[in-house]
Amino acid sequence: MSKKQSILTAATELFARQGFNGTATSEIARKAGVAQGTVFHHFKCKENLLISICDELVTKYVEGIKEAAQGSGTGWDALERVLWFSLNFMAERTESITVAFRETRVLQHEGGELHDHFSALMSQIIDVKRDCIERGQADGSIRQVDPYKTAFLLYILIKGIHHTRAHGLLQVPDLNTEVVEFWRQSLATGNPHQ
Amino acid sequence: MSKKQSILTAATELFARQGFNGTATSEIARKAGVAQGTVFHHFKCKENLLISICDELVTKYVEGIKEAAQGSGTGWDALERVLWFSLNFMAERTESITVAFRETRVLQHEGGELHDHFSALMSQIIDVKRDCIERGQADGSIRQVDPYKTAFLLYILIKGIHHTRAHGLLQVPDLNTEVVEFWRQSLATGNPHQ
DNA sequence: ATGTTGACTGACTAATCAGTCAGCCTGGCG
DNA sequence: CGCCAGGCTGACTGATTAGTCAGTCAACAT
Repeated sequence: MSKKQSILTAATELFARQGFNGTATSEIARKAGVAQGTVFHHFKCKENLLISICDELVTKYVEGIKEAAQGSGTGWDALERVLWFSLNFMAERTESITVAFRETRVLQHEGGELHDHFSALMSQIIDVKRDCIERGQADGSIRQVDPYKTAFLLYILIKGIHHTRAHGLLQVPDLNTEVVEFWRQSLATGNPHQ
Repeated sequence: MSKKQSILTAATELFARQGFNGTATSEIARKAGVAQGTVFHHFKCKENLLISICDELVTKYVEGIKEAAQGSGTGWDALERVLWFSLNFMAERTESITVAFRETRVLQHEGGELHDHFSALMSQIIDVKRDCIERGQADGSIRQVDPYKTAFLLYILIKGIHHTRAHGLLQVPDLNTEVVEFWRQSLATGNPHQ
């Protein structure tokens, strides 16, 4: 693993546990096994380290759900694949997700450019889910609900699970199958046109 | 408003916008219109300020849903009241909720005692919702779902809405009626025993 | 009058932080 | 071999921080 990568890994873990402002760059360096200066050799400033973590995460997630949505079958089938991908992604990338969701305010004040970049990426998440719903409504596999608001609720429920787990004050049971079944009951017709 | 209260108000607003570690006590004092020392006169340390904010919030919320759950009618009626109370509470107390959800890690390392205190309060939230569901299953107004996991999903969806709003990268539409309707469709039978 | 209390003040301090910089080390090239 | 580029180092700095403390002041009691 390159030094740059071990800095990213150490930073992700520390930011997740202690927060961005609660983590000293010297601590990141120590954990990564490099000198203080090396951190600033690879990242112009501490903030850029955070941006790197968030960017990599969101980009990978958007790619993943796009791929899951593109496969064959009905709109509901596609949506179910997106759901499962999201649930698995959440389990694998807990730390980065915690960081990306918690530290957004750092990404806000950056003259708007950075905010627009991430805003556009996040909108794609909603768009992919809405497309699945509209496709499902066209092929008869999904009920006539508001596609936009439902896409939001899909995103929100996944996000809520992550936050409740990450919060640490409640022991959250496994809910993956329940979540998919909840959405199947709310959305799927069971009778697509052939 | 007492100086103590104006310190709490200022701290809540600043913690919500900049995070706990991103806010200096001198900044809180300035915003509250008091001297630096006054902050430490009323709160032994910065952390206690955070604990005060969280404690007041969670206690009020637990009281609120308990009251909402106690009223007359079917289990579903009670659950619907709890849902609406939660949605309104979330709208009114956005800042404190943002702080309480984001800064928990600060409450963790406190020798476990503090963790246990908040953990117990949070468990009550799940318990109240589960009681409504079980009451609804007894009177026939709610379907035979897993009460415990469903109570979690109820909590999680509400939490998810807050976080998505607070995240600031997506413009979230109003979803209150949609949320209640989704749960009605998933849970309510429409045919309670009389 | 004198004493006591406690909210309140703001200058102060020891510690910590992000970021800098002068220079070290290593591998490739002529 | 000498030379160079650039990844890498860690001591250093100026700024900021949480928390302290000696003391002011107004209210009230004796």
